[in-house]
This record gives sequence, C-alpha cells and structure tokens, in this order.
Amino acid sequence: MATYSIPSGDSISQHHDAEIAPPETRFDRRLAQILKHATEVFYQKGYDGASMRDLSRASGISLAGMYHYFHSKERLLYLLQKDTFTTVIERLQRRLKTIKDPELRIRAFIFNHLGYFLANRKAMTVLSHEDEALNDDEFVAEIAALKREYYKICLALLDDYKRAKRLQFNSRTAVLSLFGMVNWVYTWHSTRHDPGAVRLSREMGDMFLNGISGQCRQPRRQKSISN
Amino acid sequence: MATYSIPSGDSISQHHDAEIAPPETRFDRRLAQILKHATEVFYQKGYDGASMRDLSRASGISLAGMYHYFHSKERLLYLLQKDTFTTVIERLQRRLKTIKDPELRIRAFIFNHLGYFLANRKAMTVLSHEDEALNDDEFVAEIAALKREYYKICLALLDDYKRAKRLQFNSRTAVLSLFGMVNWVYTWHSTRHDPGAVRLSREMGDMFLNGISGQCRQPRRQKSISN
DNA sequence: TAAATATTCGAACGAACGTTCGAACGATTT
DNA sequence: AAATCGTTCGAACGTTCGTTCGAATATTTA
Repeated sequence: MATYSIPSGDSISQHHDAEIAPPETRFDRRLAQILKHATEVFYQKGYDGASMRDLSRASGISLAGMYHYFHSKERLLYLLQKDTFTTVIERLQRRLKTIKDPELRIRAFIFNHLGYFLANRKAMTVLSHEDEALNDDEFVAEIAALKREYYKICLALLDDYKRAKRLQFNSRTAVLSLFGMVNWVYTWHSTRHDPGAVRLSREMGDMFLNGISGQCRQPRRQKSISN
Repeated sequence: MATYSIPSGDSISQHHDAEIAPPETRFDRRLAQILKHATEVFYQKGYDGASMRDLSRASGISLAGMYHYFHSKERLLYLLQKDTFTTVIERLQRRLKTIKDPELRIRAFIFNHLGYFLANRKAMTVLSHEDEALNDDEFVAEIAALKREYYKICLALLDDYKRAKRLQFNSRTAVLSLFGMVNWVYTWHSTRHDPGAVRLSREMGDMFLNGISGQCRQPRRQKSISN
C-alpha cells in the first residue's frame, strides 16, 4: 500500500490525497535535496550557464548518479519551477479562502507573493528569470498553464475590487503592472537595506490600490506630453 | 584628421562631439550591422544559449571574421547593452530639457522608456534580461554605472514631484516599482493585442501618479491583513 | 604599380558540454 | 545463500563551445 515513487525522474511523490506531509520515500527526499541545491546553482549561474557537473558537485552526487533522479537537465528546471509555482498558488488559495473584503484580498495577493518571494528568493528568481529556458513543449505548456492560472486569479481579484468600488481601469494593464512591480523585486531587493515583506507589501499595496482607485478630485489626464 | 576607429573591438566610433550622425567608418557600420543581428540572436536564444556560430551565421560573416570586430562574445554583449542604455538616457535627457512641470517630467520618463522599449523591443529585452550575464569586472562596472545614473534621474524626478505636491512616500520603493512596471513589459506585451506606447504610457502614468499621490479622502492604511 | 594595411575565412585547438553504459555496491527479499 | 532491486559511479561517447592562427583576398596608401 505504500506508494513508492518509481525512480528515474518523476516529480516529488504525487500523494494523491494530501493526508500527511513528511512520509516521503528516500528517493523523494534525495530528489528534494537535489532540487534545493540546483536552485542555488541555477540562481548563481543561470540555467544555460549551469552545467550538470556544477549541479552534481553542489549536490555531492556523481555526475552519472544525477540521472537516477531525473531524465535531463531541462526536466530538473521544470520540476523546480513547477514545485515553486504550485506552492505559491496553493498558499495564495489558502489565504484567500478566509478573506472577503476585495481590498484585503488584493493586499493578501501582494503579501503572499512578496512574502514567498523574499523567503525563497533564489527559487522565485529562477522561476521568474528562467521563464523562457524550457524548450520541451510539454514542460512549456504546463508552466504556462500555471502562469495563466495565477494571472486569472489576480485578474478576478481586480475585477471584484473594480465592481465593488465602481472604478474604471484597464484590468489587464493593471494586473501586469502589478506583476511587474512585485516580480522586479528580485533584481534590486537587498535583505539588509530594504524593507521586509510586511512593509514592502504595505507600500506597494498602498501605491497600487491608490493607483487603480483613480482620480481623486479632478480627473487627471488633461495634461499630456507635448511631443 | 579623420578619426578612424582602430579595428579589433572598439565600440562604435566615439565621435567626441555630437556633430554629425552618418559619417562612420566602414568598420563602424559593419560593427553596427553585427550588433543589430546579434540583438536578434541574443533575444531569441539568450546570451549563454547563443553561440558565436549562431551570431556569425546571422551576420553573414565567417566565425573567425567576427573577431576582427570585437575581442570576445562577452564584449559583444557589453557593446550592445552600452549602446542601448546610452541611447535611452540620451533621449530622456533631451526630452526633459524642454519640460518644467514635475508631473509631466515623470510622464515623459515613462513615455520615453516605454516608447523606446516597444520600438526596440529586442535590444531592450536583452538589456533587461541579460543583466547578470556579464562577468568581466570592467564591463559590469560600466553598465552598473549607467543603471545607477538612470536610477538617479528617476529618483530626482520623483523627489521633485514629491516636493512640489508636498507628498509623502518612499522614493526608492516608488522608483523601483515603476522600473518593475515598465521593464516587465517585455515579458507580456503583444504588439497585436496590447496598447501602443502612447496609451500604455498614459495608463501606467495615471496609475503610478495616482499611486504615489497618496490617500484621496480618508487615509488608506487602516486595513491590514489579519495574518 | 608596388607596398602597406584592412578585412575575410578555412581549419584547427583544447576545453567543456549533456548524456549513456556497464559494472559495482548496499540493502532487502526469497 | 542466492537472487532481486534501488542506488552509485568512473569512464567514455559524440557534440558543441569560444577562441586562435596563418594564409588569402580586398582596399587604401605611397
């Protein structure tokens, strides 16, 4: 009855029901270790720049030994991106379940994203930055589906807010601007000098919500650039 | 008196005074062609993924012949990034010279960035995405200096606006959020389905300016995320 | 026209790449 | 004890990488 993962490159054990967390196979635990070390290497050198020899050295496993756990370097990146993205979405869904207020839901989205981003910076950087690195059609399609799902969730949050507050703005531009704000963080955020997730979420949340909440007194937009 | 560029890898002729545009050396024109083709290849395959053979094929020059124009693949990327970034900054400075109003200056910044971004998407994508690809200290330092200059310009624009409108916000977060908004565009913008530079600049400008212009009636910020 | 200089390229270099193979090892099962 | 199975690895495969070299060809200078 024990659901052993079949070796040679499957993702971390698909425990079809989410009953228990820790009881993984030795195989799964080892693969998870490899993914963790691979995150570090991909983060430092990029996907193309990182060699299988780099990855094996970081994991303390021989070059050939790596291929017991995944079929190819590309699949390793895929596993990494899928696990990371899935976790982000799961956490988000769990948070949203308890929140009704449209504004707070948007704030929860931002906080969820930034919080996970800053706590798992390397994995999220690899996810954001090595977006186009995959070539295999199946991999590309699956990650693209997660991206679309994430986009749709955020779009719905903004549309709810828009309806509740009777606002007018381009939802698509707003979503993607928000994604830009929160994803770009990986290029500049310094743990030492920059605010943590809580304050950063508040600042960006204030800014974004004010931004989409439109003109205060008189309508903006009269001013235009001459040339 | 003709200032011939010395072969073997110099940047496009440093015409110390910006007198005339077209009178370049044959060397310069050929190098410019190579840079143009290289932009396409780097855009498609990434810096690490693009081989010198790819680049030579795209340029219609033999593999060995490429090295007459630049010393290394890394230097080619450096030249590309430097030329692109320098052009963006020059254009910005020229625009800002004629604009006094703080809000319009910020709008000009956004329009300049997005306008150049959408018109030279491939070059700007390489600039944004291959940010960490350079290794040579001298190259890294020079591109980092341009980035800092660009950051400082934008920071000053926001501080001017803040002072003029007596606002309060974290300038650093605001600048970097704005950079995120406008730079992330390269990951999603579709020429067919998405607004052009003018409308996109207006939308993002409205959003950003409203965003930093703070609370309208009652102060936001009372609401907070429970957990 | 001859000499000098700038440009081009075929061929090859050593190094590094992702992946494969078969043998070995360890633990568990018969 | 023998057999099975999951795990590990050294060695090597064929390919591709960035770069170099020397000779050939244009182009400019004298």
